[in-house]
Amino acid sequence: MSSSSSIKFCFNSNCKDVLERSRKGWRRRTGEFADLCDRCASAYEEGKFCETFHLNASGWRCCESCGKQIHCGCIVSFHMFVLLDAGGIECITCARKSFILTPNPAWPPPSLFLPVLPERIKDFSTKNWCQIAGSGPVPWRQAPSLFTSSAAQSDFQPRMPFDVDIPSGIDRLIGSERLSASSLEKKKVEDSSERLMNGSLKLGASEILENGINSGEQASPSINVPQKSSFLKIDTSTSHFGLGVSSSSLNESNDQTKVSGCHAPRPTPPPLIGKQFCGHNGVDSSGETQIRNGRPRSDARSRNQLLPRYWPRITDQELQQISGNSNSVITPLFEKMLSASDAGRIGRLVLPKKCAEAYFPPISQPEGLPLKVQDLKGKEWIFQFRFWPNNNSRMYVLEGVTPCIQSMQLQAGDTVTFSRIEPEGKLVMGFRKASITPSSNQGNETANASNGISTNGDVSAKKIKAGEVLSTHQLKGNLVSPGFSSIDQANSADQASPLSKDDKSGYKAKEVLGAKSSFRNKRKNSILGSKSKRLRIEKEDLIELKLTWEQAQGLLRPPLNSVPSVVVIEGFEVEEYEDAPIIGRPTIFATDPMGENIQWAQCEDCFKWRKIPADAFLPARWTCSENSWDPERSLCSVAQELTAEQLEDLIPSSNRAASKKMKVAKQDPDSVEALEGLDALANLAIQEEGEALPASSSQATTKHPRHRPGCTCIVCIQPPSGKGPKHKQTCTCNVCLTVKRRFRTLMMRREQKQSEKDAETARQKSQQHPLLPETLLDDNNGGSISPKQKIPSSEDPDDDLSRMRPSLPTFKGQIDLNIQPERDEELSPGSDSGSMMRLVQDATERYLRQQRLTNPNRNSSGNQLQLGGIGIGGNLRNNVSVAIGSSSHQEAEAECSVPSNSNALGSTSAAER
DNA sequence: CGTGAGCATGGAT
DNA sequence: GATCCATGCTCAC
Repeated sequence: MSSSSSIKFCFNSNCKDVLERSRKGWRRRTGEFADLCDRCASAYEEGKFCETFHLNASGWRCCESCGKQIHCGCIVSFHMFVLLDAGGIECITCARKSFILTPNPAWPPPSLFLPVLPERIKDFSTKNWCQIAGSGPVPWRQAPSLFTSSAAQSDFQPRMPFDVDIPSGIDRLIGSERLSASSLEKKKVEDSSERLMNGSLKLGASEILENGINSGEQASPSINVPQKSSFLKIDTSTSHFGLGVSSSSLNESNDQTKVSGCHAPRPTPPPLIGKQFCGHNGVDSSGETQIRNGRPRSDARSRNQLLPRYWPRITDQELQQISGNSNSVITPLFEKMLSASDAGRIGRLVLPKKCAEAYFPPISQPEGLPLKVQDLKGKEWIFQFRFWPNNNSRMYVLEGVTPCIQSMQLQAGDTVTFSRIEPEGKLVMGFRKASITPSSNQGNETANASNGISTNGDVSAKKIKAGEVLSTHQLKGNLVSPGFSSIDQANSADQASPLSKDDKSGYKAKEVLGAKSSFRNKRKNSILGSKSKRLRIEKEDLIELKLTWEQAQGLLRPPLNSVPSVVVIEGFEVEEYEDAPIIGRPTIFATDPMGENIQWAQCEDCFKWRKIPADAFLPARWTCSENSWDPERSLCSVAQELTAEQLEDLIPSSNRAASKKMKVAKQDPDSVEALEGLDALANLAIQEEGEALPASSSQATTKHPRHRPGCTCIVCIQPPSGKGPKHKQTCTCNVCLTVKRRFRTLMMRREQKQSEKDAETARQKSQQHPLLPETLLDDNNGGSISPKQKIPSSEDPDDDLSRMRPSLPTFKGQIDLNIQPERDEELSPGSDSGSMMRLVQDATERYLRQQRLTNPNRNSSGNQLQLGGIGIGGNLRNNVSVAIGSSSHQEAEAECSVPSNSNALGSTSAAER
């Protein structure tokens, strides 16, 4: 933090109160947060900081659009406005209504299209701002001279927003919408400023501010001709990307830093030489006379309406990776999450049409052109860029990408990014593994503590309609792309959130916690899009950890004062909310010595557990500093209340599962690799066979973290392990069916993995798994079970149980059917009674037989075995996977998607059945 | 028969 | 309803 001394003062210079406890304010350029006293922090959180503390200070300006007064004189308000090219400011709210895409060097001079721009767009052409890569809104100084520098090419080059939710709507908010710097928005924008300050552009916020402020310039709202802005005398070529900006690095020493003089534009054409509006926002500058290489484009309309899912979200790190040490300027063009077919052997990468037309050379023949693309290692690949006629349109593909994709070790769900290195104009293909969390954004994952909503809104309930549960890739994808757009595009327009205006860009914020909020709109899919449903299903490998729907529900929390109802969807109980569920930080419900219900929540930063009220809702990211309930423990440095033993007893689920994993790992290192997600479930069950489960495990609550009185989801109706009525082997309740299915799936996975090993490895493995049934370990040994044996349908549990069980002599472990099926650590064979293990055995056995029967030499890579939905049931609705980033940060980015149809599970269902 | 190119289809937006 | 696009399908090789 800001002080190294023992006494801290409020960072607010107007306050300077001694901090008894500090609260985080805005992030400073050092990356640290400003330590604020409670009062200031509250003011800050409420967006009143400037009003409170700078009322009499200079630097107040009016939003050019709505007239709202914004204090532009301090770093705190940096995120509240953007500077307009033509001068003046626009509050972020209005700015969100529109964004400008940075132009492509290949674009025509603005004069080519400006004249035909609608009035509104014209206005924007001069007033808007662009994004610095990975950064927040940064004033963009247009350099008129540059507009003519590369008019030869006229390809569209929409400049996409990066991390910050930049609404693409052109419609401005005319009214005087108050810039309510809600925490949500605040955080969001802060991210941008943060990145701006911390990384890409070494330009202090205040520099921007100062320049914007001091310009004293009033915007001319309707200037049609781009003009050089008088503020921000920063070389465009360096300012619009996160890299190669060293020359524009400015004094970061303090907030008073001024922009270092007025530079002339560099001679080299900067990437930004024009402006474009983009987004599926209704802005359609395409109707304009866009030309490409001098000829009219056939589908100009689409070019500036790239779907957000294709917006490049290249992080600083990635940019750095791309640029290496060079001073090249990287222009992120677009990105695409690989579909199964993209990553498949066909070697065809389907290109989003608009991206293809915007960024790749024009092709008129289906044969297309060879396209040279460089990868991150500098290796050049040549792909065939071509198209197929499709309906009345085209379908663009890159052919021959398989080697490249393989060399990058990409698979479906990973994202490839396309960028261009300037000034060479080389295409660079980068990638982002699905499970990797861009660490540069980690800090941006700030959640809004005040409302319990993660500002990484994509992750949160915004994607979820009442009653729907996150599905794998929505969670995942959003996690993968933190900081990009946290603003929901799926929310209804009548959200109470200040950001919820229905800009057509699809970015809307949501005050999920507010009881008023509800998902009335039809759920839309996340960036990943519904198109990926198969991917969701088949590409489990992308998913580091899968959560079942119950686990997902554990992450979801009902809005305040809301008790979920439980509906049965395709046989599985799903909690349903009238209001939007919230992605909350999982907590442990417990009872304190006084008998009061409490929760234990773990700090994101220090991982200490803090006691919070039972009715408290935490955002997905929560830290000690947000522990307003216990000020004494609002610092990470303060010791944890719980002893290790207490904690051990408390932690019911995944946390302890991890420790068990470790335990298992000790026993059998080879098995660890499989110990992901549900593998752990089975492995634990197997590995711990015969191992007495500590009685304390039964202390684990059967209530998922979000349990509320009256909840009858299958988690909650399950008694703790060993308690309550036992499920019979023939039980066909959801739980039993679910567990069976899951284990079957699990075993399929296991076997699949096994089959990928050579015989020797398999033998070794089998030796190392003395407790594992041979049938599970030895893929090659199909003889132990008669291939003729009928493979019963899992739909027929009775059949399963009665018939299959006797054939499983080696499976001594038991899975307690009377435990929560989703709690891996509780699925210990040591728990009493359960016949679930037998169920699982049955299922597993049957599956193995089936596999041998149907495909003795099965190729383990077959999609049929790629079970994406390990979760309960064949209902994707109920499956959630969370990509746990490999970074040290535990906070993963995720994307959640909710399939709208029950078919979504596709092959998983089939496989599981 | 396997593979891949090209087109068709249909779900999602 | 139009469009996109992931993937299925067909057929030639």
